[in-house]
Amino acid sequence: MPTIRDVAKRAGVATMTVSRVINNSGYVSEATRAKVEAAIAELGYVPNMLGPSLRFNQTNTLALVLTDITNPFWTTLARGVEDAAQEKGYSVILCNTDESLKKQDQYLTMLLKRRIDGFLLVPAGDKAESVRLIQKQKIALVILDRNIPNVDVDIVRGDSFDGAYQLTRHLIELGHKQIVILSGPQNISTSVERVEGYRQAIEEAGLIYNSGNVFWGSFSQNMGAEMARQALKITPRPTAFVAVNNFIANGAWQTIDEAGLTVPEDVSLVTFDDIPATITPHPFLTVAVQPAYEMGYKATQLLLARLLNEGPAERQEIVLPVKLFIRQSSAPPNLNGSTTENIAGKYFSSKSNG
Amino acid sequence: MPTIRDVAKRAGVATMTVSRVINNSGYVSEATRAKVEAAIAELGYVPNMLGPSLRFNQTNTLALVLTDITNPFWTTLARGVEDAAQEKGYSVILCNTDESLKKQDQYLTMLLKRRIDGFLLVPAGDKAESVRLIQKQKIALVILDRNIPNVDVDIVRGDSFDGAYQLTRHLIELGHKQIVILSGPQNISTSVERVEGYRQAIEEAGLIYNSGNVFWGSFSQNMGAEMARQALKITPRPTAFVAVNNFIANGAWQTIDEAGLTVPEDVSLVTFDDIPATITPHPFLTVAVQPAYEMGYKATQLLLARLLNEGPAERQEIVLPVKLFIRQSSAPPNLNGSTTENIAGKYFSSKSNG
DNA sequence: AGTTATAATGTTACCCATAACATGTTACGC
DNA sequence: GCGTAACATGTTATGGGTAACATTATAACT
Repeated sequence: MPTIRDVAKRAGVATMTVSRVINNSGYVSEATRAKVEAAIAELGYVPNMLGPSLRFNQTNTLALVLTDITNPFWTTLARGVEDAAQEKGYSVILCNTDESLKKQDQYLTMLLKRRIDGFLLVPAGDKAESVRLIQKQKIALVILDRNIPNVDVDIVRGDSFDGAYQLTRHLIELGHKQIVILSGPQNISTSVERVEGYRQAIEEAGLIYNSGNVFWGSFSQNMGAEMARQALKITPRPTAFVAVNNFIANGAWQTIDEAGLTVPEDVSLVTFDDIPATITPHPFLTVAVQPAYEMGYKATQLLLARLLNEGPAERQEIVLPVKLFIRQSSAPPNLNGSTTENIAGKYFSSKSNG
Repeated sequence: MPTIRDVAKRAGVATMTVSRVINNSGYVSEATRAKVEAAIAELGYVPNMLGPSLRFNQTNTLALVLTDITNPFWTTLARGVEDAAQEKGYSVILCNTDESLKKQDQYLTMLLKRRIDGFLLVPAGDKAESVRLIQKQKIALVILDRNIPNVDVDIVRGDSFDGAYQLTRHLIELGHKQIVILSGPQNISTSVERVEGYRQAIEEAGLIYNSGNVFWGSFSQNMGAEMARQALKITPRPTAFVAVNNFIANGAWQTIDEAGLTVPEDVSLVTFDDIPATITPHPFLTVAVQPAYEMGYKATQLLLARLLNEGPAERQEIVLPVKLFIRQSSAPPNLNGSTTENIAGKYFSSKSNG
């Protein structure tokens, strides 16, 4: 591959002149500019960013480290990150940790070796170690979606507490009294806060908060199915499920089907995190929607402000509001179990046969 | 950030010795190794990859340039890429072009400036220009999913022709005679080949191939909805739709709903590209499934073989088989339009209200 | 003791683009 | 016609790690 020296030689000028042409900096005569541009075109020269990156310790690259790239919630967020980054001329390396601390640390180390300018991290787990690893190197960092206790770091996240509160309250208003929550790992703030929001709504309504109605698992379809299986064993059978994310909800839904029950007649099912209409043309689940794109966008803006030293002095904790969408998966409980009219219109309960 | 020189000074050795410790190369006495490791730990030293990258023109980075990161098909493929890359110590930069040639070229240039080792490209459009841009720089390149005419480049793709053939034949076997295909852009090979597979099935069955039954659009929900709107105006009304990707299918489905029609009673709907059960717990659409993960994985293996000069001499064109999953969205046509028993069991046709 | 192999450590040049500085050229005012 | 400002181009040092080469220390033989 040709270098700036090759171009300079061909154009009969110094490398610095070529550099000036490329970057439109300093003085270059029209004649020289033309010669240089011709040489660049003839050689197909593409500047090598690694030189300046090494020299000035600036790669113009951010890293987005998240936990599950197959979840539309995260890819929507990723688009927000990408757009905000591109506006300022930064590119983004996307890494997928599968909620594994080991994978996360491997990625973080790799990214540090690459001298990434800034990190956007959805932390796997609640350990501050990884954050400290980054902070020790004085690399800009913004935490996404989740809280990590006792760490001085910027955070952009959704209002988990309020979302869960709204979902649970909605169920209570429909008349539900046996409400179960299917949560994620106990060491992840979103799981915990959503359970707290649920608790608040339960207690505020004068219902009894029972830890037996709280299931801790992981943000996966399988675990959602398993937690739902356990939940259905409770007597009296719960009439409503709160899932703390979309994958859990889908797993739970499958379990409900397999048990020969119907949503929402037998069990109401509400959840966090929407699925775009491009993927599910008939949104059925009542959801608390977090502004995923905006979360990514704002977090990236904050990160870029930080690394350009334009950020606010104090640590930021930006909490974005969550919006409730009431759909067909939630309905009043059917206490006697008899056939009632389908309250929420047509719905689906067909088994998968794929 | 500390450099290898800082470590060397602290340990009282030469930088080369530190390098040997880090890379486990050459001879280092146990005592020296201990001193160096202590110094590394004390300083929190992380090697700077940019040095060697610049020196040896090797970044250990691949780029995956695709057209829509929010489509689960592509993120599944991306996981395949990621896994294959990581096995060989490579990382992946993921870029999203939105089917825009302009965005694609911006990304390609940026990636060339970064001296990426290899490209995995899902080309936007059919122009060979972008491919030549990469090939001119002698960077390894594998094209994914799509064909580009008259270019000598490795390709890994699904069997579009056969998938469309299978889908269409399935509809014909159910008794459909008025079958419409909702395709993507006319300059993208998958669109074209899928229409060809459709045509083959139509003609083989002795039906008449009519270009009025072929709609060209884009791989988007909106365009799927629009094409379906046009298709429903045809008289006699088509009894079956073949969508060439999942987003088109969902858009079409919405149109069918809005027209007060039902899938599959009034219109059968079949499509390419599945949506994972994590996202859609009740898969309903009959689909031709391409092995997305495998496609990413194999393409990356080929790419890595190329850049390690271990690849086969000839240009590779790997065509992966497509598998048909028959679900509830396809059923025999209901010619008289009267109410019939729901053939495929329960189904859903509720309107979105999110 | 002397030779040789091998173990252990060090020195230097290199990769590419550009900031900082240096030098040369032209234009213009008085 | 001379001084100064603006224009135009060039030279050099820099950044971090390591291959290639150089040197020194130790061990293993005769």
